[in-house]
Amino acid sequence: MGRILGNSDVALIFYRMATLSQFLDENPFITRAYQKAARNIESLDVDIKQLSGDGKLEAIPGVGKGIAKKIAEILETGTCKRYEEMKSEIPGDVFGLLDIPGIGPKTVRLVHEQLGITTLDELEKAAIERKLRKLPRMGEKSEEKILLAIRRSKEMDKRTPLGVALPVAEIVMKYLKRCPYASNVTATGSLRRHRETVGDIDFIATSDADHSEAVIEAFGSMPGVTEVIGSGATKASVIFNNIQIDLRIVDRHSFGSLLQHFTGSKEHNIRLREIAIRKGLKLSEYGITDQETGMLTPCGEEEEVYQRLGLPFIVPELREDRGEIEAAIAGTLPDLVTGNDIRGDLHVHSIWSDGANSIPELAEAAIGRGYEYLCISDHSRSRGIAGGLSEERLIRQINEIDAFNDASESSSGFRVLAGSEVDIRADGTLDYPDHVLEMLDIVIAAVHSGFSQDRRTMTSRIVRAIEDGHVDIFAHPTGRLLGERVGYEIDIDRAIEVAAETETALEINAFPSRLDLSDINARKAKEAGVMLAIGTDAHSIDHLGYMEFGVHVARRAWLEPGDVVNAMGTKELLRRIG
DNA sequence: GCCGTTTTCGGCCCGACTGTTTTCAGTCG
Repeated sequence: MGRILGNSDVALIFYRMATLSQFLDENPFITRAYQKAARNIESLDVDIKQLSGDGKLEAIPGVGKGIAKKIAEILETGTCKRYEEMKSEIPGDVFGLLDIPGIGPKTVRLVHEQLGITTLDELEKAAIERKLRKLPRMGEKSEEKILLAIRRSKEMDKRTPLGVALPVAEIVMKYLKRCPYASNVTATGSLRRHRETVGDIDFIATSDADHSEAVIEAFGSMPGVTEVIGSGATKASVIFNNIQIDLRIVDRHSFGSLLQHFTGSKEHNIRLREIAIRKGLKLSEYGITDQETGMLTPCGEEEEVYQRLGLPFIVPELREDRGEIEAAIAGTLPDLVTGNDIRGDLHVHSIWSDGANSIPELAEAAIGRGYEYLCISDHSRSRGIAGGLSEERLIRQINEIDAFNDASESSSGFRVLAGSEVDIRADGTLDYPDHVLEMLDIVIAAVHSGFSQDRRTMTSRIVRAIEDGHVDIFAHPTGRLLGERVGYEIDIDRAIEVAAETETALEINAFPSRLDLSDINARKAKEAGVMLAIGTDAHSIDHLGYMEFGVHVARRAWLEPGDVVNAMGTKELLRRIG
């Protein structure tokens, strides 16, 4: 590894050791111990390097003497002896094979031992040649299933961006709601938690026992379904629009339990079940069972699940086992920002550059959304391709905005703010001279060129721009596009540090293909004392609705209204960053 | 391998579906 080890690098080694221990047929609880340790290391809110020495590592839940020793070894050498031993026992790309849904560690181990298979291509070839069906506990169907799984994974993208999945979910939702025997149709899973990407879309519904199969049947024959992966009495999985959709049916008395169960995350639920066990209870998707009496009490409402475990309700966005359980126990859950707290949009393009609507049209739409302000932030002069504004045109635009505000001020408190999305040039200088920047209400700085710069160059370029003193908001800080590009090389921790020092806000760009900063980075920013600005990067009136995506990222980042720049009123906003 | 207001030993989250099986292993969520 050519760079400094972070928590996720250490966690990855334990995840892989967990996988390898399954191949080696170790006690399954050893596997689980590695997984648990990996999860907890991953969600640690301090750098694990700071915990090395005098027993502090063992304070991490799931980390005892053995794992603590391995962590120390990994931090020292980049790996540990046991991991290397395990790897040497199974050669080839076993991790690649395991990425195929439907193929698990036991199957990979079997084909490796019996047929010497170590790669996906070899496995596909063996299946085509009908060699797999001869293996123990395998047959014709298993072989077909494996072939299908390999083909499907080659066709399908790994995870679907939320912005793509939501409209698909809407279509399925409408269809299911028309089924006569289905009630309480609800999307759950990572979609309900508003993760930035989803692996599949999970629906639940209630139905009486006599008709659940009719609902399952209707689901499988929904128009647009290209494949039925599985179908039983109470659950089914299909492929629709190239996305896997799952449906699960229960009796309405268990609806709350089912909703809680399928909303996840898996890690969150494991923690809840551990709490249940300590209280002599057993938690499942059907309800809560008293272990002593064996009596099952179903939860009709989701809130009841938390209530009976002695916890306050935890909203779906927080259910990632990133400290929300501890906060719930301590009574310190955040009072999260909501869409109602948002007083304006801070990143909007008009027809002056590459947007589709005029400033009055955008203003009207913003007023319609109940906003108090809207910051017009067209591209700066270097963005020729996106209609970037020359100094002269920017000044004319500022004048138009002033005139618009003067004309409308008497009728409403609404105000258009004069901003600009100013390019940070390759050398870290800004795209307009100081006297022009000083005319603007809000300066948003962003990188749109020179993406291939190395980490050091890019980071110092950005630090120079932020330290310039004119920048109010640093937009889409990592430059990623979900499912398209990972973003430029940047030391985001350093950028957060400098933003904190200079009181510069970092953006949560709400455009669905960006969501940048991500939830994790936005939370880091908050913890460093940095404020976040949620901007839609709208290029048309319709895009103003993307604010919802940004708010959900903010909620996943544990942000409260006080952490969000555009939860402030106009005066406070301009005093603080204008 | 971890962990303890039942325990330093004997537990470790829970259940559905599938396929290959005459009672269960593997996988998934």
